[in-house]
Amino acid sequence: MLDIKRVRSEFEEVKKAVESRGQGDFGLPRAVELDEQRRALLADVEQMKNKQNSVSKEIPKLKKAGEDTSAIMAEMKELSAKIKEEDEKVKAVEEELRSAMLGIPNTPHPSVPIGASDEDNVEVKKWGTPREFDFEFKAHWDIGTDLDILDFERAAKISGTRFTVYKGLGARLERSVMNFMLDLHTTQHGYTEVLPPFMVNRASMTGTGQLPKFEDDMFHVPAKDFFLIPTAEVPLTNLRMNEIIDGAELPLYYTAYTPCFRKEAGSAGRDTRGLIRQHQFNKVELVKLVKPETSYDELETLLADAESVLQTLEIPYRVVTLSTGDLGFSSAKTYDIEVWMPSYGRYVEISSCSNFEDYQARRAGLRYRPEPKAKAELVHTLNGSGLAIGRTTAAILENYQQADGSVVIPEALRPYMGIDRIEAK
RNA sequence: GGAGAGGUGUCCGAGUGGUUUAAGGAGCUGGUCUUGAAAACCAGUGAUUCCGCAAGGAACCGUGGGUUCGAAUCCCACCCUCUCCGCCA
Repeated sequence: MLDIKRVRSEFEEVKKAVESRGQGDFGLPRAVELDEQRRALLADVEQMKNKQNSVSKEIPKLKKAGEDTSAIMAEMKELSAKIKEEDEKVKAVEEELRSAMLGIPNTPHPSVPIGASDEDNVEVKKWGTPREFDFEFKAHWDIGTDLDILDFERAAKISGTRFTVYKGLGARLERSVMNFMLDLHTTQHGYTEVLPPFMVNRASMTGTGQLPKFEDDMFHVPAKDFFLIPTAEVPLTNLRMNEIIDGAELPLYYTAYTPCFRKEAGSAGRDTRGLIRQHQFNKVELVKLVKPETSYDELETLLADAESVLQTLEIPYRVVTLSTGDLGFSSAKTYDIEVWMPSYGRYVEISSCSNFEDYQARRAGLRYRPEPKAKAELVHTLNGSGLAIGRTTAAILENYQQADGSVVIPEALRPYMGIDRIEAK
C-alpha cells in the first residue's frame, strides 16, 4: 500500500510513476478524493464526540447533586444517534479508501526501465556459456520419463494436469537440490531457516499483496478460509506482522523451503509439458526485512545470493531488470534470473528478486524502532527465489544430459545424491 | 469436535456501567543520599493510530458488531492461549 500522505502531497509524481506501468492510473484520483472526504467527516464527528465525552462526564456529577438530567440525556441521545450516523459514513468512506489503496500498485523505482512488457526488460549480465550439444539433446520431460524418474501421466491420473510425480532418483534429486540451496543460504549467506505453514489466513495474503486483487489466482480452502501459499514469501514476510522490531535486530534474513500452489489460470496452453509451470512446485525462498536506507544494497546482495546457486551448480544464466510494464504489483524494482533451458532455446525465469520498499510493510504492519526511544518506522521488505527447485531440476537434467541418455550430477550436488550420475536404463 | 478457564499498558497484575484522565508493582529515565555501587526515598514515564499549522481533539483494555446519555466492565459472533475429554500422524 502506498502512503496516502505521499499520494496527497506528491500527487503528480506518484500518478506518473504508477502510470508508467502502462495500465492507467489505478483510480489514484478517486483515492485522493476519498481521503479528503474522510478527513472532512473526521473533523466533524470528532467534534461531536468531544461534546459527548465532556457532557457524559458531567452527568454523574449532576446526578450526585440531585439534579434532573433527563433533558440532557434526551439531548445526548440525539447526539449519540447523530454520531452513530456519521461514524457509519466515516467507516464507509474509510473502507472505500482502503480498498482503493489496496488496488493501487507500488511506484516503480526511478532506475526501472520504462516499458510495456517483458520485451522491454533490460539484460544486466550473462553468466556462463550455453553448452553446444554434439548429439540430439532432449527436453527434461523426455529425459525424466526415459530415466523413469519423472512421471507426468500418473500425476495426471491422481491429480490432474500441471502436476508431477518424482520417483526414485528423481525424488532424490529434487530433495538434494532443496537441501543444497538451504545449506548454501544458511551457512554461506546468513539466512535463518524457517519451515512455515503452507496455508495462511487472509491477513497474510493481504499483507504481501496477493489479496484482494489476485484472489482468483490462489487456491482457497473454504473450510477455514485459508489459502495455500503461492510462495514462501507470504509466510516469511508476514512472520513479524504487526510487530515493532528492535532496530538492532535488522537486517533479518529468512529462508524457507515450501511447496507453492498456483492456479495458473491465465496461462492455459503455455508450458504445458514438463516441470516449468505447475499447480504445485517446490521453491526455496529468500526474504529480507531491512532498514530503508539499505534496501537497494540489500537487493544487490539478495540477487548475488540467488545467483550463487546457479554459479555453484555451473549452469548458465542471465539477469534482467524488469521494465515497468512487467514489474509485479507490489514491487518497486525486480531482477529476474533466467536459466538457460536448451529445450526452450532460451533463458527461462528461475528467480525473481524484488525490493518492495515499504509497500508490503505498510500493509502488514512491519515496523522497527531505529533507536531505543525513537518513533517506529516501516521496514523495507525484499524477497527472491533462491531458487525455484523444479525449474532447477529441469535445468540440471537438460544442461547435464549425456549422449547415452544419462545425466551427470553437478559436483556440488554429489554429496547430497551420493552418486555422480543418473544412469540410463 | 465437546466441556471449562482466560486474553488489560514494556512486563506482572487489579478492575463487573460514570471521581479509571486503567489501581498497584516491576522495569526504564532523572534526582537525593554515597568515595563508588547497591538499597532506600523523591519525581517522571502510552516506544500506538488518526485529525489539526497549532492549541488541542478523537481512537485504542484479543477482533468485529450490539445495548446505553456513558462500556475494559453488559450482550452476540469470531480469533487466539491453557486444562480436561474425544479423535489422530
